[in-house]
Amino acid sequence: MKPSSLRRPPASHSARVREKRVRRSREILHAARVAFRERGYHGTTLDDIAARLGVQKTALYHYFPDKETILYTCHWEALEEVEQILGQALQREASSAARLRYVIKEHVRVMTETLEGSPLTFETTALSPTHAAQVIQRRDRYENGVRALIEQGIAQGEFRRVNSKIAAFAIFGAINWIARWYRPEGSLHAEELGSQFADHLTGGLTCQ
Amino acid sequence: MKPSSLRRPPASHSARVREKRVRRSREILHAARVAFRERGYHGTTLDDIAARLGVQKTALYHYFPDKETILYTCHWEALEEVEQILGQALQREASSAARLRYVIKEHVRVMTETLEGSPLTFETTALSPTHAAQVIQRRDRYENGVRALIEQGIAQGEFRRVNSKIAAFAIFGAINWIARWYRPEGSLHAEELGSQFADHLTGGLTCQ
DNA sequence: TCAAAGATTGAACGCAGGGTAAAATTTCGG
DNA sequence: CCGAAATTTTACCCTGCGTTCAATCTTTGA
Repeated sequence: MKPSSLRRPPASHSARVREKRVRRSREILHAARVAFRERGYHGTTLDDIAARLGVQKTALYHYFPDKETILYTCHWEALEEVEQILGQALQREASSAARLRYVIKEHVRVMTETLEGSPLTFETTALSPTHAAQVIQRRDRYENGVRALIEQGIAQGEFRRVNSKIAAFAIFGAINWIARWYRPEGSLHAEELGSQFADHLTGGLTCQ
Repeated sequence: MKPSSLRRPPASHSARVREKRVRRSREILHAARVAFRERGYHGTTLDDIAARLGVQKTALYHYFPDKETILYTCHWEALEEVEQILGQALQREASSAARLRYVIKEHVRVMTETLEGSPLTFETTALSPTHAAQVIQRRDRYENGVRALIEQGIAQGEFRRVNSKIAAFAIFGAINWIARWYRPEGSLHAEELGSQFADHLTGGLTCQ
């Protein structure tokens, strides 16, 4: 389940060293996420990412074989994150409406809190064919999960008889778009954002 | 009101020539929109755009001074398009709910029909400072118009007391995201898309 | 304290891709 | 059908950026 293309640590001895390496990898990925979100993949240079860590770009090659793999890993971890949400929703909530609300709220949280979700908005066209296939497959699995949730809601009479594909796209669009405008320093608070999104995207705007 | 940075036609004589030039400019902009939408601004090369027109990249320089201006013009015309929608909504519809529905439906149409709306999803960070300022100002005007619509709806008791900024972002996100997945050849029809989006983003999913 | 492993750097390479200039071709108006 | 204007092409320049590699600095563990 781990991204196979992380540069393999050459049979290191101590766990401490390995740990440090992992920490550094995370730092790189975080810097990359910030940069990619602001400038896009092609608009971001390895210097950009390295500069955020106060290091030369060549240092990055100790952790990732190339730029594209950094992008891929960002994608992969984001998918890991949101997939968990879906599982939790099914476990913790009973009604379809409550489950969908949970997914939206948590997805928004992942989006705003650590930026972990923003890779979902990166263009998959920049990935290598192999990586793209993996990412798209996994992303589809998540999307299908949410669609299934909507369809259950319809079957049980909780939701109107909508096209679940379109409904899911509307929800993901609203959430993913957050990466384009949300800034932690801004006036909008993540808390409010999550719950209002959940309300709006399930219950709508109009008064009942 | 026209983008001032189109390469100025050298005092041409016939109107016919001028017309042809405009037509060609439009073709270039269309090819650029398609390419930008697929690969992003930085991921698109001038060769890409030119190839779609069966021409060498240098031919483009007869119509636009540089790549960035092509992007800017895409943005500018998209804004022109959606601003009209807002005006029409105020004119044709009476209630806030109906107006908002109209805006969403038409915005979706512009998004799917000619791709005219997709530039709104291009990263403004790639624009030059001057161009970025213009685009952002105009985009804000549109967004504020929609926010005002929502606030009116709240004031008149049609909408719930939401944060209009967040609500507007949710709506724009859902719509703008269309550029990421919609393909004219696909199974989803634009008609259905527009009306379901309008329903979903105003009335929600849950049964009343 | 020291040797080995790990992390980072600096210099350099190669090439993709934006941009320029002048020549070649096509279109237009009379 | 001709000359001028408009358009496109051919050839080229050059910077930016991904990547490689050997050298250097740092950390680790005994």
